[in-house]
Amino acid sequence: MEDVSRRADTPRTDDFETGLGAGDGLELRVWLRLLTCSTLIEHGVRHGLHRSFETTLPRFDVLAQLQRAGKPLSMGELSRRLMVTNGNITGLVDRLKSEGLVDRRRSDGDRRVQMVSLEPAGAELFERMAADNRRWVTEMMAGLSREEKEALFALLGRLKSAVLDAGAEDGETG
Amino acid sequence: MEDVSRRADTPRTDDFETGLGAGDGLELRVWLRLLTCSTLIEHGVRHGLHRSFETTLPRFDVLAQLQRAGKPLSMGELSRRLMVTNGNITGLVDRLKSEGLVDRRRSDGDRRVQMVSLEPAGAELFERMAADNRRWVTEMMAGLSREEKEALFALLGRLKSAVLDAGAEDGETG
DNA sequence: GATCGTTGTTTTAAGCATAAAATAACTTCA
DNA sequence: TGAAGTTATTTTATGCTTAAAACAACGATC
Repeated sequence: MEDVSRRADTPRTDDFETGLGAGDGLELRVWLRLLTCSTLIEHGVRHGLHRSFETTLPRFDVLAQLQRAGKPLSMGELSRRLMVTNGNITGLVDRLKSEGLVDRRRSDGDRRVQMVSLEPAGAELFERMAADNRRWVTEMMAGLSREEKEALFALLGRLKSAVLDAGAEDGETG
Repeated sequence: MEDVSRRADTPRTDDFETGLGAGDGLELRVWLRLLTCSTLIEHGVRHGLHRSFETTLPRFDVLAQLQRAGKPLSMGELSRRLMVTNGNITGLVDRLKSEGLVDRRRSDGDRRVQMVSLEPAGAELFERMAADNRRWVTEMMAGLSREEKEALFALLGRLKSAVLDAGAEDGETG
């Protein structure tokens, strides 16, 4: 087991800003570059989780939400926080439960609701994964200065607000 | 058929920066915010493609790459540009071909290679989708000034370089 | 206290995505 | 020229994801 520097069928993450060129709208170029960055980092994290923990990003995300909340969360709450559909959470929690990382039980007050909680094994595993995750992400951004990261953080905050505002209009105006 | 303002099981895209708080590393906060923005915009685009064209983002991406290239691309080239695994492309192109949007034929020079080309129907459909896509993205970023978008574009370029550089080291140093 | 609309979750069917192994064609070089 | 290694693609097994429909429990109102 040496020199496994390139895995069998890993997608090569080269420099392709998929889709459009310089003549196109600024918004589109921002979006494509954003997507590229997001995909690149996601690949790094997913690869690390797979290699070091034999697990996946969605599973990690569920544990992260539970850890962060510090209390049990309902299926619907997980769905909202992870921004995925309800049906998705069902299978994800099924698998995590079968691995003994979370528990799921029906709420006392509302019998429709399923409350999901972190098991000790899940909390322990999450801590180890989170430490590595932080390291990977930090390394990937090592080429940026603190000022750049702060500026990026701020601008992404603005973008997030903008997108949320734009989406909110859909629901309101008839 | 009226007042279908909220679909059955669409994930609500609220304001959750999934996972960590103010005390955490700046890199992690940048990454989570980046992921949130990316997911929000992706939801908007996917929803539009589904509603207006009964199609999906990966299909759109393949057509976009072919259109942008202006020439047939091999399966492997598509895989690299879309940053997905080879096996993924196989099924995607299968479906697009069965819909008459692309063609696939074995290369003359190298009989291993499959060249994928845009069919007229694919090109026509892509133009219509691209126009709407641009509109959606522009609307989602309407809350940002031109300066903000330019600054964001530049910083994302820096981030992209940083991540690519960090990844390149893995393969080199033994 | 039955009915109507709503909310929380699961199910279903299809498609997307990965990693790893398999297949097939190419290249090299002895 | 033929064995060994490389490259392009597909296959396989598994898991993630969506949209839509189904189901089940709640809440209000009459």
